This record gives sequence, C-alpha cells and structure tokens, in this order.
Amino acid sequence: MKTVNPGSGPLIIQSDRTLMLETAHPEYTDCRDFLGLFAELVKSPEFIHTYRVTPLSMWNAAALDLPFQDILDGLKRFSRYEPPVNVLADIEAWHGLYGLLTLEKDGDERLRLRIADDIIFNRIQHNKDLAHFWDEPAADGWFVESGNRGELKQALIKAGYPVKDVCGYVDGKKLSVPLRDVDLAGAPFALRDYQRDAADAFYQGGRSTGGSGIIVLPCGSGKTIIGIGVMNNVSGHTLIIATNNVAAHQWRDEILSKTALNPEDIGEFTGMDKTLKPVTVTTYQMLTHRRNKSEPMKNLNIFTQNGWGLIIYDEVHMLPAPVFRATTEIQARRRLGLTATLVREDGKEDDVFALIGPKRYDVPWKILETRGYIAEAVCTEYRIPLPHDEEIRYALTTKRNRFRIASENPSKIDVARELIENHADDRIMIIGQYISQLETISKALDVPLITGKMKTQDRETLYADFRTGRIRILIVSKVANFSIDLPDANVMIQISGAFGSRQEEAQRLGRILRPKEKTSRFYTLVSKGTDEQEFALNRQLFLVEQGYKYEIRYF
DNA sequence: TATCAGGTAA
DNA sequence: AAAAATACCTGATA
Repeated sequence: MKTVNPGSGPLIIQSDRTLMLETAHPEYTDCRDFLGLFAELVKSPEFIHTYRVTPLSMWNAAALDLPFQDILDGLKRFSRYEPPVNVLADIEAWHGLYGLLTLEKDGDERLRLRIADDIIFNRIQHNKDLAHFWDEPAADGWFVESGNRGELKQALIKAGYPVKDVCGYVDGKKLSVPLRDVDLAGAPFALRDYQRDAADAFYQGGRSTGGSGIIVLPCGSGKTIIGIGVMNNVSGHTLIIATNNVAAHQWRDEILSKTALNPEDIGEFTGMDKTLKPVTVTTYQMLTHRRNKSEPMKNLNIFTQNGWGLIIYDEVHMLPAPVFRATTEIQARRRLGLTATLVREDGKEDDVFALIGPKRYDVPWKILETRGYIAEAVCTEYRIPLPHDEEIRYALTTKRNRFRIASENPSKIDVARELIENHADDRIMIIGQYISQLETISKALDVPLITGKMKTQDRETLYADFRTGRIRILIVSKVANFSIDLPDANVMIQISGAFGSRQEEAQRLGRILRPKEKTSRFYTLVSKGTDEQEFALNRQLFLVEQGYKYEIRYF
C-alpha cells in the first residue's frame, strides 16, 4: 500500500471518477484549462467545482490526438492525493478505446470492421443488437455492407464502442473555391491563424481520415470563415444547412464576398427559391418540412443529389432527429459541423459523434479574449427575493409552475432599473423568455420591445436606431437567440431564460463580445432560493468551464 | 404578381 | 417540462 502523502495541488480525484477543483487555489486557472481538454464541468458552486470524465469526453480528446500520457502527467501534477488507481485505469481504457475499432474500405461494395482487441471482439460478437450488421466474418472482425456505415457506427457507440472511420470520402463534383485577398467591401482578407488551423485540422489526413467532424469555437470568432476555408480545402460542391433564412443569406453573402465564386454558382433552397447550385444554402426546417404528418420528408433527398463533396452543418447542436437519420445514409460525404458549444441538453452528443464525427478543433473563449478577437466580459448573478405575495404563490403551486413564477419575479424590474442607472453611458440589451413579462418591463421602463411578432421592417428600424445610438436600451425576446443581425451592445441584462440551457447562456453572452474598448457586462437576474437559481447554475456551467466567473450579488 | 394573414409542424 | 420563434404552404387581397 502506497503512503498517502497529501500534496498541495488544487485537484481531488475521487474513486467515483468525479474531479473536485478548488477555485481559490493559485493553480486553479492552469488546472481548469487542463481539465477543459477532456472533462466536463457538472457543478460550479463558489469554492469547489466538480468535473466528470465521460467516455465521450475521452474519445473526443483521443480523436484530437491528445496523448493519454499528457492527461496522466497533468492529473498527477495537479492532484492533491495519489489519484485512485481505478480512475486512472478507467479513463486510460476509455482513451485507448478510440482507435481500437476501425472501419475501412474493402473494395467498392463493402467495408471491413477491424477490432484490435480480443476481449472487445468477443463482446461485440455476442452482442445481439449488432449481429445483423455482420455480412461475413473476417480475421479480426467482419465485413459490412457499405450502406450500413452510419447505422453501424451509431449502434456501436450506443453499445459503448467508438469507431474510427477511415473509409474515406467521395470527392463529389469538383468546384474550385479560390479565396480573395480583398473582400467585396474592399477590406483585406485572409484567414486568421486559428481559422486556418481549424480548416486544416478538419481536412488533415486527406481522403481517409480527414473530412468529417466538428469544429467548436466561440460566437463571433468567424465560423463562416472557417467554413469557407474548408470549402477552399475540399474544392467540391457544397451544401450548407443553417438554422434560419437570415443565417442562410449571410452564408451566401460571405461566400460571395470572400471567395471568387460568382452569384450564379450559389443557390438557395428555401421557400422563395428552390434551385440547386454547386454551392447551395438551405435550412434545417426546409429539409424536414412536410405539410402533414403522413407525408414523407421529400426534401431530405437533396442530400444525395448534386454530387456534394462537402456538407456543412451550421450550429450542429441544433440538428433535428430526421436530419440525423438522413445523415446516416450519406457517410461517404465529407461533413463539417460548426458550433459554439457541443453540449446539448437532450443528451444526443453521442449521435453527433457517430454521425457527423469527433471534435476536430476547438478554441477556448479566453484565448480569443486575450488575443483581442472577442471582448472582455464580466458576469454577475443577482439573487433577488420574491415579494411576499409571490413567495406564497410559489410555495403553493405545483413544481412545474414554480419556474415561471420565479422567472417573472416583479422585483427584477427594480434591479434592472438600478443597473440601467449605473450604466448611463452604455448600450444595454434586456433579454427574457416570456412575452408578458417583457411587455410589463417595456411599459415600466418605457423602453422599446422586440418580439417575434414584430414585422421585420420595424425590427430593422429599431436595430438601426440602437446602432446609431438614437436609443440605447432595447428589450428583446427569444428572437435574439436566433437572429444574427442583432446589433452589438456592451451590457446585457438577462431577466429570464429557458430552464438550464447552457447553450442559450453562451449565446447571450456572445451578443456582447464584439471587440471594444470597454469591458462588457453580463447580468443575470434570478429569484433567490427558487428552482430558477438551480437552473441558473446549470446554465452557467459551459461558460465557467471556459473561464468566466460569475460574481454573486444579493439585492 | 406581390404581399399578407392563418394554419401546421418540429 | 414549456413557451416562443421560425418557416413552410395556402388562399385571399390589392
């Protein structure tokens, strides 16, 4: 038995595979950045943050070629006590699992799954859910029909086995996508170093390994530009799927501005215009649209039309189930997923891993902040008691109604008013979840409100007034979650939000991160001692993982 | 021929 | 566990 010799590290590794990180420790920042490579933050109270290592987080680390030895060295360096042997063994096994199963091409008609481990081979051999995939046994695995490439990977990952897919890709129809030195607006254009690195990391390995996976990077760091960089690398017909029409238009405009492609090379597949061109931009809704439930989703066909050499999934975390299904069938095409946060609250991360691909590149938010590509931001959570009457309503209602009562705490208006007074020279955006609540605030503060019901023109007018400074405060509903043409502010007051959505929190902070002289401020208002406070903790996890600290204040 | 309101879906 | 926003299509209006 080894002697337990407490060191002074910030990290305590428990045998249930949770990692506890002490936030007041001088090595906190280093250790947090280290954990960010392979672990997920699950709780972030003030002094001790809890991380969890999951198989998926290890596979993503392994797919990025992070050696296990580096993880081991780091754990030993930061750990206060001798790390439990079982934990090190488990995570080493998970890490080592990625790459043990490889799927490769065997002629034109079939694929070959190789399993470089006898025990795993045995387990898979006796797994009834997988049996129907095996066409014919091979020495170290099986031959598989080409058409089952996606389904097999998906089924294997459900059974706990990630597959390294080295079958390669069809090139699709050729299309050269030269980049301009000067964009259409006349500004010099070149990919930033991390954008170039991301595009190259995706393509690295060429025909076999390169060509599918996810690039994770903060709002405002140029996802479109990376997409264009990848198009330049791939040089093939490209289908781009965005979340809405505005985003789709923006892709089109950016491509026209930054590449030598002509307007006739780029088509839109939307309600207005349904032409397939060498580069086509569409939306998830367009693909999955049908008039009634009995109809098939005809538009999913376009995946297999036009000889796509590349399919770009913008905001890949939004990917709906039917598109997952369609994606299983097009595994021979290169697939790029772009997102700011890989987390989904529906737990479908493993499907993204199996069907789009592993994480190929990510950029931590704080690195871009240090380099001046995104603004510095300070986050504050205000905990506000419910007024007496509301407290009683809260106590008496059912669990499902509580969140709404807490969210609509009328005292939040007083806090917002005070914050506005303290920020007399700033551009302030107030964002919330419920229209009725926002309408009340709009009246109380005499500030214009933008909701989804408002006509696009009126919306544009208000945006424009905000940009020029004619108005300096704007209240916005969930429209702000979707629209990318939202003007930049430097103060955001979040009055309510969608339960525990980490995605939404990150996106809303992203709204005030356009580079500027001043530090931006993000305020989130929650009702003290309610469910909302719990949800707020979950919402903040991703950003805390990225190095943001939430200061807690009481009102 | 364009635009708008209303219904449906995910 | 739930509200809001979006985008499609259709049919009416000008």
